[in-house]
Amino acid sequence: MRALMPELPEVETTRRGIEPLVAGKVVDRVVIHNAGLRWPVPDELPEVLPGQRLNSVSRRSKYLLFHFEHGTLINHLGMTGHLRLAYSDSARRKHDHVEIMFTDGSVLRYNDSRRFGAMLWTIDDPLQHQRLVGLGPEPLSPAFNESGLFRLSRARKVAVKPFLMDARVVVGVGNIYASEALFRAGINPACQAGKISKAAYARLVNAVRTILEEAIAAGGTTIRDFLDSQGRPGYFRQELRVYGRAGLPCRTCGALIKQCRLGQRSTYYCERCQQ
DNA sequence: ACTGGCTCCTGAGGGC
DNA sequence: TGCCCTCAGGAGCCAG
Repeated sequence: MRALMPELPEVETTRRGIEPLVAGKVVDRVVIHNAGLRWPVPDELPEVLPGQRLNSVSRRSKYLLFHFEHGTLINHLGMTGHLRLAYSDSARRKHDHVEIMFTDGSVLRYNDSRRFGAMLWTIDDPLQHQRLVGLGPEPLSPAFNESGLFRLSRARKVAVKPFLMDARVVVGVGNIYASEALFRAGINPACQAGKISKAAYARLVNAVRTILEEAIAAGGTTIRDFLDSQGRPGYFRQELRVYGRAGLPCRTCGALIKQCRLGQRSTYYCERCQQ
């Protein structure tokens, strides 16, 4: 298992780490070094942000919402994005694409080697933004439940794993946790979504919740790392049971973990535990 | 309405 | 040591 990409727990860990460090600060200057993220970084940022107070940081799906006095900066970390708070006289690192300098001499730097991430700006309700408005329920909210999954999945022929990763069904379940949750729920990832029972969906909901909550709890232990040290959020050390373990024995039954592709994504499962 | 496939990008890792 | 190839992936987008 290599470095983990930001899934929902990492984004929430980032939010919890960053918010207390930046809330209340006032922007002095914004520098865009490379606007070439998933979509161009809005070039009005250096004009509109200075002078504005950052009130809070919230999260919807894997988007971080930086609530300023007169607008919201919407940030997606993509595959390799991360945020670091540093002192503005410290050296910029390779792939530091956007810098938000505050009046107290600190700077929030957005680093993203693959540039799959995004920085968007809106002066309207961010939850109504084009990127957010169609999203499904938060996995840790009561709106994510077996009844909803069951209803949405009827007549769907798509495999349950890509179904679970569809942000219109539920947000924040990425490739790693999709495999892990299906393993814990004892559901074969290739099974058609429409053929899965309500009872099995109930197990899946519990598995998704448990895994995300454990990862958030584990990730939250090294929040101090946010201030100019490792430059990495506290990536959780939760034990992965199937992801990346092709050919290794299942931790439950000893059968060899299988790997396949579903929806162009690597998928790991135990044939014996997930029928 | 669904479904599968393509795309963006860089870095890691394997083979030779 | 170094080069080249393949793979990895979030999620928007599009064609069938």
